[in-house]
Amino acid sequence: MAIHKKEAFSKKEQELAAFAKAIAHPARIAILKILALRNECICGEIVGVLPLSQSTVSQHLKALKDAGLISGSVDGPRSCYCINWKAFDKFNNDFCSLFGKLKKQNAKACC
Amino acid sequence: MAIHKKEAFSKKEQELAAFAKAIAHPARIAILKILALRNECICGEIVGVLPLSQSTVSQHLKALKDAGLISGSVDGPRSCYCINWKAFDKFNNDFCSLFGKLKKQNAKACC
DNA sequence: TTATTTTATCGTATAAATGCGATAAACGAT
DNA sequence: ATCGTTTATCGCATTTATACGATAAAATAA
Repeated sequence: MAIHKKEAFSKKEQELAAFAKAIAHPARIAILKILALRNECICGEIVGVLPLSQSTVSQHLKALKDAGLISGSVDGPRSCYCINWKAFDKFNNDFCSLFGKLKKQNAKACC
Repeated sequence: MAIHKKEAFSKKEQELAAFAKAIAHPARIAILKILALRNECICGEIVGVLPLSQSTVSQHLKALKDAGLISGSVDGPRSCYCINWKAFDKFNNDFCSLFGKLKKQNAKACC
């Protein structure tokens, strides 16, 4: 019991779900917003802004990086992060190709 | 410890995260796809298509309904579900207003 | 070399999600 | 009224996520 059956679904569905999961937390959205505004950012600045500990912020950054939404490079004792806009474009395309087109076909709702 | 600090973030961030969380599972994306294609659907049809038990599908439907992505109405012994397109529009607007506009300002990435 | 600074990782505790069987609830059919 | 069908909910087990302190790792500064 309690086996996760993600692999039983299509790759597109898994990819969309993975992206959504990456942004499915206010802290990670806040981090992305900071990165988008500043175009680049070191971990310490994010820690200073968010109401979370350094280790927790680092975990969220790792989650975003693992999902491919951001990229990071080491800069001396610091780590510089910035948004991977390609991932956002891909998500937008996939999301709209799934639901945007379908919406036009079926305008009315039954309930 | 291990207190979830969602309330420490802005309402917009929480709403975006909540929507993302609702679609952060392949099964729920598959359900939404079915609903979008058929424009309406009863629970049993979804159970017949997905590789999940009836109770699990019902839970996913409840999650989507609680998040406001779908609406349901009782139809005799059945339950009819369909997509709430307004929620999708809102998500698209919020998502693009957060990241779409910012992208144009900062085209280049540092790392 | 020895601190200091900055970030990542480990360990741990708690909360939430996932999945299913069993059962209840609601309605139609007989 | 009874039975069958359909869906929702409960209970439980397992997995995953969240959060933090403590510590390790890496580079700079002294």
